[in-house]
Amino acid sequence: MAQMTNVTPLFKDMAKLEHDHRIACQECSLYRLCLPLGLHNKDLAQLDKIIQRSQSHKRGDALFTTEHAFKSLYVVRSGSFKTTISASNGRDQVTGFYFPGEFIGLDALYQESYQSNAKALETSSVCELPFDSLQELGKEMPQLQIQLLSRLSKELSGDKNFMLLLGKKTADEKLATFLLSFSKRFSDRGFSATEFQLSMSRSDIANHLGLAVETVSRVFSRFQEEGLITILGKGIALRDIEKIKGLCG
Amino acid sequence: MAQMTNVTPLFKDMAKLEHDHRIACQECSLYRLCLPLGLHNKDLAQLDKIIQRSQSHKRGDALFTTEHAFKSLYVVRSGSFKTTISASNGRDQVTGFYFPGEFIGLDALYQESYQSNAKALETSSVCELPFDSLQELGKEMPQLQIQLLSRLSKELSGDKNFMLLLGKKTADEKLATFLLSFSKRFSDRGFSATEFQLSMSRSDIANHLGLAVETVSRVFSRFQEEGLITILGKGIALRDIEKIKGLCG
DNA sequence: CGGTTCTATTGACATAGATCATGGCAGTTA
DNA sequence: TAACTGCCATGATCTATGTCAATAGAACCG
Repeated sequence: MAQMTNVTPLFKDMAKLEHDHRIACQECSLYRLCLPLGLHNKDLAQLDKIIQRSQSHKRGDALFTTEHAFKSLYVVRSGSFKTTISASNGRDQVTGFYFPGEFIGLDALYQESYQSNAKALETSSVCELPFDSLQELGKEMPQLQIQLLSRLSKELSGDKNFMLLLGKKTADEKLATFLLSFSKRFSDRGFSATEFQLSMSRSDIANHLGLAVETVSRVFSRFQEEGLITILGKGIALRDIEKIKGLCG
Repeated sequence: MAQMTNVTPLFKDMAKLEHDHRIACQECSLYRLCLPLGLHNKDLAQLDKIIQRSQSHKRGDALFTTEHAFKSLYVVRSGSFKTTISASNGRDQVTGFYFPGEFIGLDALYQESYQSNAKALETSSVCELPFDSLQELGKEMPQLQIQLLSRLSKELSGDKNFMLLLGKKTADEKLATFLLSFSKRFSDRGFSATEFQLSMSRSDIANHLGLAVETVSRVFSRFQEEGLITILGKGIALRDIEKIKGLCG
């Protein structure tokens, strides 16, 4: 539990990357999870050339907003981001959380304009893929296009499942599903599936799941009383994954 | 109002297509809205060759389910479809309604397996795009890949907006948004933006919007009392679009 | 055509979760 | 180290919408 209260960045390997902006796709520890998967070495080298590796973004920094001109897609390299869209009356919806290896901005392709706002949840960095270059490259590299399609399709599929959560699940089910989704994503990245730090506030979680902050607090507290989880601020330990799975609906 | 009670298919032009399965993309009245947009004639002819134009599907027929092996993407030619996903406990979520020119099955690409079930809401027909052929063709036709990406991105963007609806909107706002979305889609297809037939049941609408059937009935009735709409069974006439827009939140 | 079944409407009532209100705690600034 | 600020937890209350029930139309079928 000690490491849960520790403030080092969530993804320690990634933290190293933050300090070496030059690291190429070939040597990147995210390779397995990332866009280049399946590309030949020659193609990979070409892709590598167009990628711009950013300085790190601080907590709260906008990666882009709907006001910015569309220029690039982004892949998270370290840290985490949230995306939001706004209704006319000022209400916001958190439409997603993004971890290393995941794409941000795919919903912008259609109109070549950002449809959402992306904000860093902690000190984070990204690989920037200028869309023009990407499109040029895609013309000569069908495999790259296929990868892109696949990424889009994956996000689409995830969003459809999220509709089920928003439309049909109870508060308990929403939070159980949320916790397991994070557990899966952490473990896919080589981190503990049972102990992790949530980089977002309770209010971001609540907003994303279509709940009030108070409800999130209460359900977390109850889950803890029932021995399902242990909470320590932003740290979460899953104590009974099977029971949590049973709660997902 | 008379035509609203009339039972002829929703998209009359499309109804013609149903009876001529051979009509090529070039002559199709959906061209403007459909995948081939922007392709050169030569490319279009090639695409045309791989498209399989189906016999019509009856109301309730499954186009595919998660049980079927993934083989093709589909574009609606006439009529309409709904897609659903199921939670483990039997609850369903209607994840979308699909009209002529719209793609079904894009969320299957990622795992090359259908992630949802697609069902005809009325007598309908589709163009079937065998995925293998499409992928082959895509290798030589970057413009086709770009179109596909664009379609996926559009659906993704729509789904993000739908999250806002499910997560943040009241019953009134949900239904107002729903009505306007349909109005837009009908008018994009050359039909009245203010009078149309809903091909789906109240229960499908309710399910899609995360509401109970009874709530849908009540809100529709109230909207009618308030002079916003006129209802006649499945027929809807929008009487005050501006006011409805104001209700969308 | 009459009966059966499915779908929609409407009313009465119940409740999950929102809202309001308070207090504590952790992180930040001076 | 105090004072300030934002975040989180918890209790009390309220309400939008769900659930249950009864009825009425539509659509369907032999």
